[in-house]
Parts: sequence; structure tokens; C-alpha cells
Amino acid sequence: MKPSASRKPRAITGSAQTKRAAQGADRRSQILAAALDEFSLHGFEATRLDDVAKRAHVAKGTIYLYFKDKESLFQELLRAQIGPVIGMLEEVLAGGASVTKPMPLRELAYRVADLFVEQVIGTRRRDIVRLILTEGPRFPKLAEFYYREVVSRGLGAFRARAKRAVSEGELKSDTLVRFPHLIVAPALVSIIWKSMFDKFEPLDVKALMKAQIDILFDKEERS
Amino acid sequence: MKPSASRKPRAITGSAQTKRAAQGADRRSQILAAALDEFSLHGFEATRLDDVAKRAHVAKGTIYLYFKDKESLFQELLRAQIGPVIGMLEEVLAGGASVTKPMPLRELAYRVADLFVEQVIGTRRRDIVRLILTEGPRFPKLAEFYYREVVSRGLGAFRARAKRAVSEGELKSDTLVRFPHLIVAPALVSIIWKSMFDKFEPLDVKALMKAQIDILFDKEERS
Amino acid sequence: MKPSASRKPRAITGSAQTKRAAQGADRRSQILAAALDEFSLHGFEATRLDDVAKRAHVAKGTIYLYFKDKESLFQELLRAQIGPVIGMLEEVLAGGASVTKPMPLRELAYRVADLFVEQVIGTRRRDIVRLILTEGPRFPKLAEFYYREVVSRGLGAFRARAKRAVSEGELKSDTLVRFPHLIVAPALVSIIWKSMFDKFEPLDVKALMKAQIDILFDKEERS
Amino acid sequence: MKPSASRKPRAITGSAQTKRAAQGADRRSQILAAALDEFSLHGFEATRLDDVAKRAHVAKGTIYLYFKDKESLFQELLRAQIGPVIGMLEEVLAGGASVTKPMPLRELAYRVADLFVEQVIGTRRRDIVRLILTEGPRFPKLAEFYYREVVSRGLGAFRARAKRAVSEGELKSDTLVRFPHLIVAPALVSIIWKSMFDKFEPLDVKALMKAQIDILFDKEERS
DNA sequence: CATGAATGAGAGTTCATTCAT
DNA sequence: TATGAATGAACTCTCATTCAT
Repeated sequence: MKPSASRKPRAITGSAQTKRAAQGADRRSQILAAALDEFSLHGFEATRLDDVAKRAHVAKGTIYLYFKDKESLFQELLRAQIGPVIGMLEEVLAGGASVTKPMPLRELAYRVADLFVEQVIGTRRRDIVRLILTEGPRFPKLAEFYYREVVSRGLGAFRARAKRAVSEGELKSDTLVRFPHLIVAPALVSIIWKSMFDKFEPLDVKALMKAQIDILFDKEERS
Repeated sequence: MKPSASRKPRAITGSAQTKRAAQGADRRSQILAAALDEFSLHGFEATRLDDVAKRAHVAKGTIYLYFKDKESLFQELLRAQIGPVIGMLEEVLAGGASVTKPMPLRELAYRVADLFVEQVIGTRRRDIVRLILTEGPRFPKLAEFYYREVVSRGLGAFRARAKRAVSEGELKSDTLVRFPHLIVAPALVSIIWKSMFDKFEPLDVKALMKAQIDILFDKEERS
Repeated sequence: MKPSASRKPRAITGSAQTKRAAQGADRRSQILAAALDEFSLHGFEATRLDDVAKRAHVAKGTIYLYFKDKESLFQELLRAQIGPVIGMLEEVLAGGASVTKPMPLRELAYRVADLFVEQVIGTRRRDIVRLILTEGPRFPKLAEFYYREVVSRGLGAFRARAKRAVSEGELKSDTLVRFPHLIVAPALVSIIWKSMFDKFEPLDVKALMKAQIDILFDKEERS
Repeated sequence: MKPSASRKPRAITGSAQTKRAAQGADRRSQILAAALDEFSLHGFEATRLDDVAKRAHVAKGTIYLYFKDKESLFQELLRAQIGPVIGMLEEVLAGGASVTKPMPLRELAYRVADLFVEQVIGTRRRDIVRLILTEGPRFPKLAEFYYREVVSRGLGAFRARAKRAVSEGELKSDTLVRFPHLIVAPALVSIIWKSMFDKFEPLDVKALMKAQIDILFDKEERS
């Protein structure tokens, strides 16, 4: 029996009860972690709950104690992961916007790019984003949720900030006001490139992001 | 006759002969068209051949007269559609490169953008590209083929052209030499936006493409 | 088109009409021959009419011009092949029985054995017999037909002849009267051995048959 | 509950617990038994797993919990049944060979014949043997396994024993040394006869076996 | 809470049979 | 007569979901 096998013997103080409680509390996250692995690897349809269970060291039926069905597991997984992203996003944008003398937009852009490179591209979150991109069209609810909670907010905040930069002369054109998407474009390219072509031709994501920002801000530098 | 019974009644002018001929001649394309619809809607795994058959007004078994299996159908569909794209691509790039006094790179970029907007974004090909992006990671062969035939060639040609533009002073920085990806980035964003968020907030793809090009070429205009 | 491809150009005298007629007349036997090949190789269920057609250089539909369905083809094939066997059988038995001073039973047995070795074991007919043995239980009609036309007749004739041999002192015991099967037993063993174990350990069928006869007739010789 | 709903109501004494235990414990053998029935009736190809499942009072999918696929089910069925036969065989042969003053070969032959009549001809094992005979040619692995484990061993042991019988004068000729097959021949005939012709003309297998042995040992008796 | 054996609908695939040509 | 594209029922195998334990 795998599940029990994974319960390593603990110190004597860890009673069976404690063990139970600790595990019970964590079952959900074990399952979510395993689900992320499997969904990332195979996508929604091709993922077998059997494999998720195995990876989570849990019986198949256990999944149904925590999630209504496969789709719920999937959606809750993505929502759970989007949360922190929203948090990060708001934090950064707030940092750049709320003070009277805010940091320059360009500086802000660099920070967002760094954040993206460090917190997304190099991590499991990259897979999350890719899952949203690949499965989104098939889960309208998800796409809507994602648009409402992340996309529209993020672009909105950036747009507002860009507007101010224009009026204050930091930006000479209103391109970024009209198309804040341009700041995201290289990020998207990076995610897709990483998962499809990186083995043929590695991509320096950080440099790519910097290049786009520098271009957007009318000046060129080497990284 | 069962088969015909299940087909909708045609106009009286469509004789049995005509019907046969018409059908026999391009069952294959009927099936490919239906497959494109279904695969676009549901992705590879979630697509049922039953539905493809129904949509193509064909029996399930008929599919197997033209394609070895589901995967073959999928791959041949994509390859068949990639072909023309490669052709178009080469034509445009050739047109911009082979003459002694070639067209300016910026001009070339506009043309590629136009091509993209007209031949891809507004057509079924958009779904093809999206399928490649979303299913690519699960079909390594496909990703490799796509990299070899489209991506590396396209980027390579563009890179070469950009190098020349730099040496001739048309481009002031070598950013585009290092990251020709930037010319593609807004196209990618467009494809993904169209299929996920366009109903919430329509995107003017043409303007987006133009904006990026203008930025890349150091000058801003209104569309 | 395969069928026509297989029609080698003939001398000028062979008009299309002649060709047609000749082929038409033979289609049936072409199909039967091909069917024998395929059924022998794969058994009834596992044989595909497609392969039969291909082997016969005939379109699939053509088979249905000559045979009602797969089962008919199978049954008619076997019946067609049993015919000659019955003929041979009757001839030999008649030769041994009808004259006033008939040939000794042992002599007769040798002849039957030779016939078997030459006409069955070494030929396609071996496969026919094996097909009857292997598919018989699933085609009661066939088993019955085979019993009535071949088995009961053959054993009956042999039994009658053996009875006479006993009364005339040629045979000392009535074993062969009670169990004429014993004369057939080594033949059966041979057929099965040939198709299953011969590649591991070849069997000298002729010698085996002779050994059994010699034993049955109370005397032993080397072959 | 669907699953249990589809099972026939049992006697009141059969508690749910009992049911589960009984079923859980030997689902495998239920399936094997059902498989034997169906394969015997229709052969490998023509057998539908649906029918096996129905006969085993089990859902179709359950079969796949215990067997990889149809072929595995088939092979494991046969191997499982061959095991005991090998055991019996070795026992008998050992009993006849290992002592200083062994039992006469003829006696041994009688015993083997009895064993065959009681343990094979009158039981399900007869069908097993028939399956091996009929499907063997299409499952080379099976034929090889059967040859190696049963046929070559059985014939080898018998041959060795016969050689000794010759040197000790029990047998006057070396026929059985050269063709131990002859001792098996009537058994084969019996199996085939039983499954094809017994309803037209019953065969006294025991007497047939005895007759052949008596003939082989040069002396005739009535059964 | 947790299990995992059991379920059965549903998917891809095959192939005997038909029929317009 | 002959063709072979087309059909669709039937098959094997998978896997999300349930539930007795």
C-alpha cells in the first residue's frame, strides 16, 4: 500500500492522531501539487486521475473527497495558482503608483520583467500560464475568470500608469496607453518558446524582455 | 441506400452522379475541414472522431480510408496548412531580399504584418497556429517539424535581412538581429487574445502590429 | 487498379472479349485459391476478405458475386476440397474390396498411407484438413457434412474390409473392426505435428504411418 | 448503485460482506472459468470479452484489472491449465522410472491412459488441449511453450523408458523408441472425435486407448 | 477519512457488406 | 460483370466515477 508507505515513522511525540491531522490537512495540497505536475505534462484531457493519485501517494477515491470531479480539480488548481500572481501584481503596481513621487515607469517595467523571469519563467508557474493558454479556450469560465481577475486588472493598471507617464513627459507617445499588451508580448513568446523550441535554440528570456522595454522606452542598451 | 439517406436532401439538380463525383473527389478535404473545426474547438485529445465524421457528413469508418489514425489526421491537417504559410513566407522574404536595391526592412515588416492579418488572423489558419501552440508540447515531432520548417527559417531570414539593415544604417541598433522574435511577439499575443479575450475586449490586431513595428523602427504614427 | 494491372498483355489473338470470358470463368477458382491461402494462415475469424481479394487480384465486391458471404466462401471452399478426397478414398477402397480375390488389407493400408502422405501431408490439402479440425466445432453443419460424407463412409468401408480380413484369418484380432480409428490416428498426429512442432523436431510421417500399420498387423520391420 | 443492481439477487443468507469477500477473493478465477467456456466455444478470435464478462458476472472493465488484454487472458488461461498437466505427467513418469525394479512399461501406459481419460477427456481440460491444438499455429509462442514444457518432456521421458524396456526384453521392437507419438495418437483422435463427431457416433475412449496399448505390446484383450 | 476494486459509458479502430458507377 | 469507396455495427480497451469496506 503506497500511501502508508509514504508515512515515514516520526518521533514518538507524533501520535497517530497528530499524524492523521497533519496529513489530513495536507491531502488537498498534495493532490493539487500532483495535479499540477500531471496537467502540465499532458493537458486536461490526457491527464489520468490515476496518475495524479499515484503521484500524490493517495488513493484514487481520495481525490473525490476534496474535489467534485476532474474539472473542479483542474479549475481549482488554476485559481489557486492565480491568486499569488494577482497579489504580486497588485503589490508591484501599487508600489509604482500610490506614492506622490512614484518610481519611473521604465523602472517599474524592469521590475515587472524581473519578477516575471524569476517568479514565472523559471518556475512551475510557467506551466500554469501555459495551461491557461492551452486549455483556456475550452473552459470559457476559466478564460472569463482569468480575464476579469488578471488580464483586465493588470492591463488596466498599467494603462493608467502609462497615461500618467505620457502626461508627465516620461513617454513621448501614447502607444503603450493604447497597447499595454506590448509589454506582455515578449513574456508570452518566452513561455511558448521555452516549452516548444528551447531544446533546439535556447532563448535568453531576460535579455529579450529588456530589449523590448528598451525599445518601448526609445533607447537601446546591451544587457 | 443508407449513406445517402443520412445526408440532407440536395437540390434536384444534384444528380446522383454529380453527388458521387463531388463527394468522391474531395472526401479528404471534407474530412480535413471538419477535423479543423473540431480540433480547433476541443483540441486533439477531446476531439471525437465521431463528431468529425458527423460534421463531414461521412461515416466514421470513412475517415480511416484517408487517414491512418486520429494522430495522422491531426498531423496531416497541420502540415497541409503549414505548407502555404511557408510558401507565402518565402515569397515575401525573397521579395525583400534578392534585389540589389531591396525594399526597406520597415516596408517589409509592414507587408509581413499585413499578410499575417489577412491570411492568418482573420482566417481558419489562426486556429491552426493556435493548435500548433497548444498541442505542440505534446507532439514533439510536430514541434520539431514546425521549428525546422517555419520558425528557424522565418527567424533566420528575418535576422539576415536585419543585419543588412543595420550595416546600411536603416536600423540603428542590432536589437532585431538578436531578437527577431520581437517582430512575432504581437502576432502571438493577437492569436491568443482573439481566441480567449476578444469577446470581453476586442483587439485591433492591425494597429497592434503597426504599433510594434513603428516602435521597433524608432518612429511613431497613428494608424 | 490492380486487377487490370495483373492482366499481362497477351498475343494479339487474345481479344478483350476472350480475356474477359477466360477470367470470368476463373474468377471463382481464383477466389477459392486465395481463400484457401488466407484461411489456412489465419483461420476463419481472423481472415480478412480484403486480403483474400488482394491475393486473388480481384475487387472486394467481386467476392460477393460468387459467394453469399464470408461463411459461404469458407464452407464452399472446404466442400470443394473434400470432394476429390472422397473420390480418392472411394477409388482406393473399391480397388481393395470389389474383386473376388482382393488385395490384402495390409497392402491396402500401405496404399492409403502412401496416398495420405503424397496427396495430403505434403500439399495444401493438409491445411484443409487442419481447417476442418480447427474450425469444425464452430461450424456444426460442416462437421456434420464432413462426418456423413467422409468420416462415416471411410471408417465404414474400412471396417467392412477389416471384418472380412478377420474372417479370412488375415487379421487375428478384431481390434481394427472395433476401432478403425487407429488407422487414422497417426495421420492426425502428423497433421498437427507438422503445423505446430515440426520446426522444433521434424517428423518422418511416412515412417510413422508405416510403423503403426506394421504394429497393427503384428509384424515389425525397419523402413 | 449500478454495479450491484446488475447482479442477480442472492439468497438472503448471502450478506453483502460475504458477497464481497467471495467475489473479491477470486474474481480472477471467475473470469478464467468464463474465459475457458467462451474460448472453448468460439476460439480466440471469435470470443467477445463482453460475453466473458457477462458469463463471469463481472463488468467488462473488470477483466482488465486482472489481465493485460485479451491475448494475456488467453495465454494465462492455457498456461494455468497446463501446469497441473505437467505435474501429473512428471509424477507418473517418475513413478514408473525411478525405482530399481520399476513397473512394467505396459502397466505404466495403462496408467497414463487412465489418467488421460479421467483427467483430460472427461473434463474441461479437454477443451484446453483442443484450444492449444486449434489456436497453437496462430500463437507461435504458445506452441513453443507447449512443445518445450509438455511435448518434448513427455515424449522424451517415455522414449527413455521405452529404450530400457527394449533392452530388458519387455518390448521386442524399437518402434516405440522411434515413435513415442504412437502412444499419444489415440488420445488426439479422441479429443477431436469428442468435440466433432461424438454426437453422431459416440466413441469409447478408454477402450480405444487400451486397444492401442495392447496392440503396441503385441497382445490383444477385450476391455 | 481513506481506500481501491469495480463499474460501464464511451473512445478509436476494424472489417463484412453494400451499391452507385 | 466488376469495382472499390463508403458504411456502420461491433469490437477491444480506457478511465472518470462510485461505494462497500
